[in-house]
Amino acid sequence: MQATNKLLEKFELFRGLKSSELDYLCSRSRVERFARRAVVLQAGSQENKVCMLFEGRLQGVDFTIDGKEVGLYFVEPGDHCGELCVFDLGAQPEHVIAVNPAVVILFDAITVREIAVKNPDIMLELGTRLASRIRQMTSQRALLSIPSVTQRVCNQIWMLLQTEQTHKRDIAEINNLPTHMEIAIMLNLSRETVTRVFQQLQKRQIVSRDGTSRLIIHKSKMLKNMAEGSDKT
Amino acid sequence: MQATNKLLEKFELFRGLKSSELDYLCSRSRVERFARRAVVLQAGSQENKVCMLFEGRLQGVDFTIDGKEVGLYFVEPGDHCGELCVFDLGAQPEHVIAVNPAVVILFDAITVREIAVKNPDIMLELGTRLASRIRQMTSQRALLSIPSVTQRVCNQIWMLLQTEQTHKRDIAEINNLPTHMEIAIMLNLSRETVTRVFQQLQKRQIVSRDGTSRLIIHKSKMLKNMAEGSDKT
DNA sequence: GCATTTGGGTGACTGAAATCACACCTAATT
DNA sequence: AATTAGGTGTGATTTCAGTCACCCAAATGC
Repeated sequence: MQATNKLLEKFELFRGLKSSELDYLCSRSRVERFARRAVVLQAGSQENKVCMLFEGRLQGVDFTIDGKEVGLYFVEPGDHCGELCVFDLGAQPEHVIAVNPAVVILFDAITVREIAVKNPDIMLELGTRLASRIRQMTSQRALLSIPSVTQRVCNQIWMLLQTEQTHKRDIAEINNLPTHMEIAIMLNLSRETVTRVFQQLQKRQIVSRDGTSRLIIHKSKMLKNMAEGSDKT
Repeated sequence: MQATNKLLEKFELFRGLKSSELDYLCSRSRVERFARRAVVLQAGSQENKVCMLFEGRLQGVDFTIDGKEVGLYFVEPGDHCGELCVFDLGAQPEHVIAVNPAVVILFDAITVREIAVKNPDIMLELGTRLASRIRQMTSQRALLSIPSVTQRVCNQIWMLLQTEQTHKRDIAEINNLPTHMEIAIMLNLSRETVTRVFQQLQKRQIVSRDGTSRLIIHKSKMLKNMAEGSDKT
């Protein structure tokens, strides 16, 4: 199925395009549905697809040389991924999988590139996206060097909290809490260790769970303290 | 001191600029010298400087919340760093320090941006640089998840070998071998652990040192095997 | 409705890497 | 020539997160 102008207009990135350009993009687009755990972009693939997420949630993952999974980043609706190849036409470095059932629009990198060279704004926007990926990876990398696992997990929760868009009322909460296993692979920990840290936090009433995928942070100050290691206990 | 057109022409990035544009860049440039360990770019700084390396060697480093140093990437002559802010005008995420005495040319991000919006090629080139940083960070991230420290170190050596430009004759060698400490902070290991792995490799005659900063790889096949863990011993 | 899978919780055990505490070497520096 | 500092080499000790082995609950599939 192809995308429609209406659909593309929902994306920040395409604001300010002429409708003829939107038409062109549509004609070269493909809308696809992916089930949970399905592979959206394959690492090492030369297909050079850019992927705009309309609905659901994606995650970038990689695998070590010995087959261990590595969690890299999440993609939320309205955002996109796979833009690397718009610039360098190289292979996709990491896998992108759907962590929730997803609807995406796929383009060839070449197509996006054509549009981008004609519209410096789009080029700038794509570059900005890469820049923010680098920022995010840099801070995630810093997390990995924290020696205390408790601090590591608390910082990860803190980061997830920052990227949380829905700040309803003034309760701090994370709506799509990754599973313990998913957190573990982001932080180079074992699932059990993550569980134990969460147990600790719940026992001390710093956080609590609401259903399967929501985490409520009751004492965000305290959480921050633990994240920074300024907590004595 | 300001840069000259002649100097700027040495950089791939500025190929194809009109000489009037080069003049403009020169007028807004500053050439600076940095001693070993000096800070070239400060993390969190809003100065928004782009840094072209002419001579020497730089390293991007970050610090964890508890003050531990984290090694991110190296910058070799002809390359540049700090381009993030050309796109998003945000703060510099990581420190850049000189690991060897360095001569660099500094520009304001705004200046580079002006030139880039007029020259899609430069924009594309800058984006490509970001893309390759992401690729490099992704594979470095994968290293960190390897459970065996021997494999981790071997893979790091392997990566350093790949980025080695001077392939004189057919001897595999690394010319600017980072110190054990520097390797340790790149891989989340202690200095002693890195030393012990190197001892192992030297005892098995897989590598040997030549002076302080050169490493010769005698059995690159074997090294690759160990990196992949297909080595039985 | 039942069966299966997935995610979370917990204790016992263990091993591998961090830490500590040195000793040593070499290249600058005085 | 003597001194210092930065980098390396190596043992002894300790600690703490991984692994294994379970169990349980909730969600998902049939």
